Amino acid sequence: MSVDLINELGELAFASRLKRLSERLLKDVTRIYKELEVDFEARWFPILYSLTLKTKMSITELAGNLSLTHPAVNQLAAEMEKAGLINSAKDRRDERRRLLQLTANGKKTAKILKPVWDDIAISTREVLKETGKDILNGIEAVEQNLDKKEMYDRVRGKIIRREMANLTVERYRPAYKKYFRAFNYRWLREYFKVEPSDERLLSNPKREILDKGGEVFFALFGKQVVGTAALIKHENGVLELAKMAVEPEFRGFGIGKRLLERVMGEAKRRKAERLWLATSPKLVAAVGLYEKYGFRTTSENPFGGEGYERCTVVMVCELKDQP
Amino acid sequence: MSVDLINELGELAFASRLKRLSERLLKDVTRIYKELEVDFEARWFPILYSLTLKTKMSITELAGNLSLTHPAVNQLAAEMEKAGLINSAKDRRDERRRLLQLTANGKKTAKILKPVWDDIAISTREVLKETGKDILNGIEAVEQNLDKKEMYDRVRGKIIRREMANLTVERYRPAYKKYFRAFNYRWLREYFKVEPSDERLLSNPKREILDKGGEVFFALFGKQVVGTAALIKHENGVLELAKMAVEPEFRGFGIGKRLLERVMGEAKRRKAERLWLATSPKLVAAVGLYEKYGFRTTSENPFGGEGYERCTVVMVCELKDQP
DNA sequence: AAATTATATGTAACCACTTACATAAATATT
DNA sequence: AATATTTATGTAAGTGGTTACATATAATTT
Repeated sequence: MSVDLINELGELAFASRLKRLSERLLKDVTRIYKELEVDFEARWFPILYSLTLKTKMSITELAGNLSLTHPAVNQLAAEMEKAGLINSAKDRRDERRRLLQLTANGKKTAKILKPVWDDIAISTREVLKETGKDILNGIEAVEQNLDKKEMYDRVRGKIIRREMANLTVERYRPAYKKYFRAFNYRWLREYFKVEPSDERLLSNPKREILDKGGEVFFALFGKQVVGTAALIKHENGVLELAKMAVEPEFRGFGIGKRLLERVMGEAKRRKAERLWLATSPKLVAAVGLYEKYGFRTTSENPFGGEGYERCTVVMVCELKDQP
Repeated sequence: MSVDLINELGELAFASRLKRLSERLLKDVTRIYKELEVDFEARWFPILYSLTLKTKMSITELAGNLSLTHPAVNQLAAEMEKAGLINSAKDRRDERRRLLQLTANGKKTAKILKPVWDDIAISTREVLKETGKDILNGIEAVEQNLDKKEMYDRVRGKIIRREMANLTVERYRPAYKKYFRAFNYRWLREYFKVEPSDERLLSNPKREILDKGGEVFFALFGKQVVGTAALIKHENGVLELAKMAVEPEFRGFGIGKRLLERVMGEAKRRKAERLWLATSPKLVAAVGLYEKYGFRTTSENPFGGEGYERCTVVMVCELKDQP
């Protein structure tokens, strides 16, 4: 009757399966301590063992080493102190820290349990060895892979990529004004600093961009605004791509590309011959994108005196060469 | 600073490690659902998924399939009912059972989440594949090995074997009387039935065995009595090994052997030429042990009429041939 | 030196289960 | 048919952690 869905689900229930196995093993260790009639709880082991290796340790130090939260260590320490296994005293060199150490009784308990711990380790090794697979290193490798990229980011990436079809690029609306400023502020502060010209433009897009014949676009993922880019029309008629920003957690999904395409499309619609931009060589990914879309570095500078400190590179795209 | 003791401890902290990894993965899945802004908790998944596969399921059926306790399923079901994902009704064919099934909303939610579950499964598969190890089958193999012999029994076996040096065999004391009766009753009932002669002997070892020149021995593991065996002296002077019993959880560690050696030693000390016993061919392990110690099946029967129904085999050991 | 920020600890409340117990219905035994 | 046992469910309380918040001390910045 019992189907064991957890087994059947394979990768989808991998976490549940690990949990189940872990609980099964921990329950057995608890049983062993109980049978031995030692006043010792299985969950005290990591702290007791740590304190046999290093005689004095603080709460957070233990928490860090054992992958527990500090309240957990604090509570365990209270139990162990009550059981007479450890005691504690303030660190004289740092009055915040409370140093835990084994009592004579704690050391005795550790000595008594040492052979049992050996038996547990040996038995576990046997069970793992019988499988013929290198499970311990496998688990370690899984952890390392997750260190590189967490499951959350992996799944989220898949979801976003799948739903990129729902990404729309819309024209300026007063409700989006705050995002234009916030998104650009974010990356400006991340890489450079916000200059006075930035402040003027970002705070008054209507007056400074739209009223002068430019446009501001916004990338929307569902209802969420995730990126922005502006087409600025200068007094000499020059069209500039500027203020392109994508929220960090949405970078890497081609949203910048979509914004760039939209700005270029708008410039083409206006029968512009060229689209200009000023950028920094520090922004390697952006420069790469611009080049892919036909922008070339030039020594010309059509922006006159109104440049930015960070913008040491000017690029131009010959729109009439494009389809 | 952080050493990660859990990693360093290898097999000894294997369970903790599994738990940590499981929690890491489950936490990420929770984050994903939260980000999706679906009214859905990660821990509801197994029930929701089960009910997409089989439309009506009872509480215990789910608990069995999901390796959860029935109160857990009951509580989860209550939450899910509140969230409008499932509803329930009594099974008309068995009024005890409450059958759960998805509501329209529950089905909708399952449909919405299906692609996300696929993403989770695919991402997990990728993480596992990147390790180059066959982890999923490895975990399955570990579970199967534990099915064969639990960690508890493995470790306990090691502890007992290591501490067999502390096994002592003592002579009869009134305080041990109850064990003589209890241990023998246990195996007699396990394999046969308690006969009137058993009852007489087991309830009055002093009068029936010791006062007639026999002896009763007890195996002690620390302070715990774990086995017993008697040397009975019959009216015709015949010495019989009888009423040997080892508590089930201490079988397989050589305690029977130690009791047998002690009884044979006592017989030799008394300069007996032969030691007799009556047994059943059903007790294969015991007969094997007797043979190993020099007992041979014989057609003689020195016990006269006072036999037992179960004892169809008589064995004898020529003590004078032994060292 | 004063103010701010970071770190270490403690405590309360919560969480997702579990165990232990109670009850009712079904099934097996006498 | 009456009684005992098993099974299904529900509920209370316990467990072993967590998160969230409060406080004290140390380190850094102004």
